[in-house]
Amino acid sequence: MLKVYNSLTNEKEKFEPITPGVVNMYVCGPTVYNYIHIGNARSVVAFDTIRRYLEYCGYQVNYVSNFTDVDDKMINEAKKEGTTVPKLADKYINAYMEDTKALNVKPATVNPRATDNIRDIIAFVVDLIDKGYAYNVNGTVYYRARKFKSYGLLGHENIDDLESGASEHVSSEELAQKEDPIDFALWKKAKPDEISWDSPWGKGRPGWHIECSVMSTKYLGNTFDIHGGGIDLEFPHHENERAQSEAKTDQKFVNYWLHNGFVTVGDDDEKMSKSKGNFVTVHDLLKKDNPQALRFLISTTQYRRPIRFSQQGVDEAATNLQKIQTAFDNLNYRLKDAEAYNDPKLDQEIRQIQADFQDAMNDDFNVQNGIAKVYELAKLGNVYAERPVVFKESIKLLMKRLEQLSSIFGIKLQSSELNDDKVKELIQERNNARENKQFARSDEIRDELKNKGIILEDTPQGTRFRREN
RNA sequence: GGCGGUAUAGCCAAGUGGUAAGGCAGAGGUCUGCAAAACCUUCAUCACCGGUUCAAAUCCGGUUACCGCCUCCA
Repeated sequence: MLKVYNSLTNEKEKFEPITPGVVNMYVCGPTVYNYIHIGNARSVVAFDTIRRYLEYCGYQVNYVSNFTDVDDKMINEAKKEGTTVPKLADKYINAYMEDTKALNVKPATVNPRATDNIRDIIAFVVDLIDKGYAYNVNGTVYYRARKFKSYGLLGHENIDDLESGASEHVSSEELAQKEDPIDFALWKKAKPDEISWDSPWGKGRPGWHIECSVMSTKYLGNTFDIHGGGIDLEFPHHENERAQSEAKTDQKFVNYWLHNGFVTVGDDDEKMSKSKGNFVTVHDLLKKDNPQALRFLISTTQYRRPIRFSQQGVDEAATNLQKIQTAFDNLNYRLKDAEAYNDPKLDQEIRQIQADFQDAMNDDFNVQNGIAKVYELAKLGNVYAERPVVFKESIKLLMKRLEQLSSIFGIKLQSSELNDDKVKELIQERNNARENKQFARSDEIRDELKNKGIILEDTPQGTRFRREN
């Protein structure tokens, strides 16, 4: 039985989707004014991993993740880069697609863009005004937060504390317009020369939170199962989405709120963020680090825990990943001399490990305990691959499980066997030399191949070779 | 100031009452012509103080440190 930690209640709850067998989930995507950094990637990968586990469990997952492609930051950055907002958006959406593909993130079912949904956004705001939840002041429309009775519930704050906080940060100009400092903009009046759309309130553009309310309910229905995003979005972004959506539909917006923890930097675990300037973009990281290692590092950390980002961490992830891949290779090598049939005792051990794996993952996606089971499977495989007599069907089962469980973490295991006649000839020559105890020659051949990135390993069944990663 | 989180070996990290999973690094060993890969063995009393209990990393009270949200942020 799967349990997930719901940020709304701060408790682990039994997961039951609205429609049996189907999970509708929405994950907040980026504002596309820059390359994504490793902290943004963490969120994407964490929810991709959750999605993959849900699919492993047999659910059909409808996965919606947006692009916020118009707001103040977009406008400023477009100005800075001397381009237009739509062109800026295209540039960074393409970069996002490339970066997340490298991290083996499955494509979303839909990636809606805010600017493709302006009509729906306007209609949504009109509804909120009609219901008395919003008001227009000189072309800017605000949401009347206090009217939404449970405002503050998701952020676990009481409304008066929020108010005292808000009044310190809101500009005097805004304060004069708003009925209440905690009210937030649904629609912003455009300044001259800013990108804008026609609306009942004049030329303007959507506020920050409204696009997510509109697009999530549009694609997933008024009530859907999972809403995800970084913990920093819990308040105000998700609270505002909740307020807007439930005010409009009179229905519960989301059943399970899932929030991922931060990527931190340095000895004092400071949050990585664009505003602090302490970030590393995925775009840059991919130039030097193995994408699979980055993926592995992120997906084997439980989504709510912080990740302290360091080169040492990436290197260690690469080592651990290699360990799993090597076990897969070692098994693969024995397929050629394996006898038919299977080993019932081994099959039973494999089944037990898989059951333990599921128990771990069912506890709010406890990937740390989950990956420990994958290591156990790898060890089982390594021990088995050294037996004098092995059975083909059991080896295949072990390989299949390794592949399947690794794929939940976004890791592709594949045979690194080479089919190179030149290499095979050299190996034959080396083995002849070894038989004649001409070790100088045999070591020379091994070194030669190593320089070409090919590793030789002698086993009782023959010489195993693979490409160095 | 309000609210929330974290503190376990050199590093990452599991573990919510019964005497510390797993991984990396390190040490020793087996295998090997030598390697490599693999396997085996070895490596902590859980920030601090006090309390409850036959028994606490785990519960209660307090202290300290760091992080986050409350304003853009995954």
